[in-house]
Amino acid sequence: MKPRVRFAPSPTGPLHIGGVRTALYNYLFAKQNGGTMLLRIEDTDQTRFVEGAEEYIIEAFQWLGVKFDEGVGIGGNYGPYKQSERKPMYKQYADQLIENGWAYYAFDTPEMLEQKRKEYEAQKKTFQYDLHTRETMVNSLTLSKEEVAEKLANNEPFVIRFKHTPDTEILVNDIIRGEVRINSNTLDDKVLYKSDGMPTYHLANIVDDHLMEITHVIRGEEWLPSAPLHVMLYKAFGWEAPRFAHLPLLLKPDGNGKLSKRDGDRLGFPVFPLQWKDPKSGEISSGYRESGYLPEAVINMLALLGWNPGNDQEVMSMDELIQLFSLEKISKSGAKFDLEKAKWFNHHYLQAIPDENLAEDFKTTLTDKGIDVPMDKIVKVVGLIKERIYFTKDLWEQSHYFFERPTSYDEQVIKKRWKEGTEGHLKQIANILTSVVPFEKSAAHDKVMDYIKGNELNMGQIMNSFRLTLVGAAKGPDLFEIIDILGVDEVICRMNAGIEAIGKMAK
RNA sequence: GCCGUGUUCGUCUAGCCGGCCCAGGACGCCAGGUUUUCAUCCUGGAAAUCGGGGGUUCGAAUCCCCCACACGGUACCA
Repeated sequence: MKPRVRFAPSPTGPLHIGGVRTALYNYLFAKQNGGTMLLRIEDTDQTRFVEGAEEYIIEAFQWLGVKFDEGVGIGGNYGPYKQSERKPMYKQYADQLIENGWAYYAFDTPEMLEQKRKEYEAQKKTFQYDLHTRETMVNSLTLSKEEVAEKLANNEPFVIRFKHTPDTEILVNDIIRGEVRINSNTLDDKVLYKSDGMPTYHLANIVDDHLMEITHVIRGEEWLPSAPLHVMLYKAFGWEAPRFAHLPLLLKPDGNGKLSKRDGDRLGFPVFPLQWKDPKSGEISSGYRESGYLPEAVINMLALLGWNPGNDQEVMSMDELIQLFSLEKISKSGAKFDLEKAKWFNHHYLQAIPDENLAEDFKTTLTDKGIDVPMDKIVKVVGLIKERIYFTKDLWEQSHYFFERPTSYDEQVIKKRWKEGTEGHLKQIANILTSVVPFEKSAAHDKVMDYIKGNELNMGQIMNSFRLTLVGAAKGPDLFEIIDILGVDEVICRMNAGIEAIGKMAK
């Protein structure tokens, strides 16, 4: 049987990178097995709905190359895929549970529950609505049939709670964690159906997974504690439960605990795939895309946070990941996010992008700075600089001297390299360069080398001084490559300007 | 508090149906090499008494027990 999996986020804000990984694992698993991956929006909590979150989620996966086969924004035979649009169908399932004795009405108001919790807290205990306390509460278990009917007829607010059977061992068979057992006595009677007529996550999730014929539930570890309830719900409905796989959490880079939006702000790295502007506060959270990350790098980095193919291979394309992925090899413990490794992946994948494409991108940056240069020059520069950048946004910093003259000269380098006779030698070198007609970089290189050797000069000293006049610092690729791109006229011009400016500084 | 899950280099991890592991790889770090410089790149190195303590065994990171710590859950949130 082909697996059917789902990613089911709540539209309560931008999609967290941990959620992206969950979706990725679902996707890899589905694709590997020729299965179906669907996107379901779980918007049962109307109070937490955030404008634009749904669109954000869809756009994020588009950018990352995680493709859904079915669901919100795509369609399919199991729709609607948004729980708010499925609202009318949940009540009958809750009713069914009541009829079969698996659930009951509860009329306790939020205020009454709050009061109970306080009472318990005062005795240093924690109140739990469960099989020990439900007999003391206002519900269809303690009220007479008539009373319940009357309350319902009067439209008194109610919730429907699951009724755990006493002293039952519930077994959750998890692909990653093995068998997890829990006694029903410790579980609370979770609300399945809220007083606003919406199901809670637990009910909606199970009903939808069943109706949508989900075969594997791959989700974050934070759901493990409610897995026993879910297992019981399947049992109560008489449905076959899907297989579960609870993923380890993504942890913050320093200290312990779940990776949160705040950690990103604090440590200066994105926690979200795309930039997000909060519609209410206007607060902006950075995204991987806007920070210059390539989707391939984000995918590769994320895939390895909690999973590995079992050998030493670390660089993998989406297709390779699909080939190699397995739920069984997912680790059990949480993984700390590592910014350095993310950068390294980005550098790696950047090298595979054709110069022309990077140049296209870079051209807009240059245009923004009021620099207008021919495309072929940009392509050449990019080709020369590419290997030393980690993000496309580094291009400018690493290559600005190709497009603008130095405005300052590194004083450390002057101190170390600029000597008594430097000026004269540079003038000689300028003459040599002009004598190479037409200009040819290897010929120019040979001639300059001859000059340096013929006069028994210190190569590092002369060449770095030379570089200083062109670049303003002791950095950058091969000097003759730079000269080739700048053109001899520009080079001579910069040399003269440099000699004059540095000559003054050296005194 | 209660329930659950987890614990191998700084980080991600391999190994976990016992011996090939005085623990392997990657990122980062350090050193050397390449280069006229910086970066890249290449080579090498340091880095985990396998959370702690008990067992079992000829032999344990690997099996068993106890403890500690961390994390997650404990909402009419997902």
